[in-house]
Amino acid sequence: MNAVPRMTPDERRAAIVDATLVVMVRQGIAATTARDVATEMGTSSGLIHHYFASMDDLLAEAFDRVASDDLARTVGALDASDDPVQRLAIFFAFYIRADEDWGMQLWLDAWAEAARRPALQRTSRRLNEAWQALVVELIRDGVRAGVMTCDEPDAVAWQIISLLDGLALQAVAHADLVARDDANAWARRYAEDQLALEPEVLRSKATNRR
Amino acid sequence: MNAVPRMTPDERRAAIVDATLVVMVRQGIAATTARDVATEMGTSSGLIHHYFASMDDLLAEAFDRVASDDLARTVGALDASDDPVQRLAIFFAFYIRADEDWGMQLWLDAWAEAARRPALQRTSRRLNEAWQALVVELIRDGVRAGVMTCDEPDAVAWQIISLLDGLALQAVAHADLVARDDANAWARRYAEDQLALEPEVLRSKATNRR
DNA sequence: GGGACTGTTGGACAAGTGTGCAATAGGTCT
DNA sequence: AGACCTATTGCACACTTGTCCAACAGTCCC
Repeated sequence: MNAVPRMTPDERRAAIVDATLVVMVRQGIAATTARDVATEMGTSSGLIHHYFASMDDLLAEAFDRVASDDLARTVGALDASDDPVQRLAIFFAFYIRADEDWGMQLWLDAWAEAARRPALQRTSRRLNEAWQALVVELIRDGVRAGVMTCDEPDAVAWQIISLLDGLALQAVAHADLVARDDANAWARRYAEDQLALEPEVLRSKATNRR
Repeated sequence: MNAVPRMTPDERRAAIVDATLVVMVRQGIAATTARDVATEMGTSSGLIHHYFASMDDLLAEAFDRVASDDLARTVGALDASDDPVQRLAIFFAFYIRADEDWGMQLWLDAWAEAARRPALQRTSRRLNEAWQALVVELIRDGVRAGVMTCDEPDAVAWQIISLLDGLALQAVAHADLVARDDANAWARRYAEDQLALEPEVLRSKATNRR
């Protein structure tokens, strides 16, 4: 009845994932339904299942997209510098973003849902590993350049990521029980300690533009 | 029809909370329904709402109970020693427990659900604060006794808690992406660093009995 | 004993869920 | 032009959810 634009399969798949993201951010991963996604997109709900075998798959793919984009954006920003220390500073500037509470909330949802949704677990696991691998790489570069000291890049990377996640978690789930600025400062200081950097160098090198 | 034991209101409330915990551990907080709780308890579902105004209240109270018990058990175990350093070691031995994956999974659920369930958010916030306050107290005792050094007990306590949570999160949500033993060792080493303790003292003082 | 209180039942209710499918309509190819 | 493909619709299906409520039954008091 209504004139609804017909899309190519690729476009439609992307449109569905886009709409799913909007709903996921608004209602949370667990409360995202096929009908909500269809309404958001302005189409019928049957269309969703024409492209995705199950809700699990759709949710995993949508989360994959948003988290992968985040990672890619961070990696892209790192290109702005060749100095290993500054690159690490850029990483910190991108990890906890005050304007992206919903990003951390999605991660909370994903971690909790992982136990019950296999597809989502694989995705969040893979992306967490990728973030940690990125930090490992940053550390190795610094060590190779002689501006950082670290015997166990792998372990230290997990500690940096986990400290950031643990602190951000309190800021998001409990509405600033921990202040975002404190969380950032503490995590940076921890990295400076562990990598034998000068105090505050990660703060001063953060350009913090956006 | 069946002979179902009639309980006093207090007993019944406790029985409902007990059954809710069993279901919550098995299915997750978000997927816990009134009917499941009733079936678990062997009664009708109407009974649940005779005692709890809403599912939100019930879930919050059940989570409150399990998390409060955990905290109380840890506080109880701390009584075993007067030595501040050993008391801190006992704290670490109780925080990440290999045999209690479900405990951390409940915390994951709670943090994620907090955004959508006000009662649950209040509870998890209060308990997170209590855990942090416990660590603050342990640090203050150690500083007062002259066996620890710390300028900002409040900040360091949040960092210890968050590092533990962030690492445990990976171990639970992603099936040992981070090994539990590593998580424990790293968090202990971090505390030893921050509090100017001797390396490995927190490990050697952990009696680890149960 | 009889009455009153209330813990408990079992199902009604409307709203919501994921999934599947025949029918329709827009676009492309020959 | 007609034939064909398939993106899209709109709804049916069976099931689950939280909430509510009239009726039933165990227990205690008078």
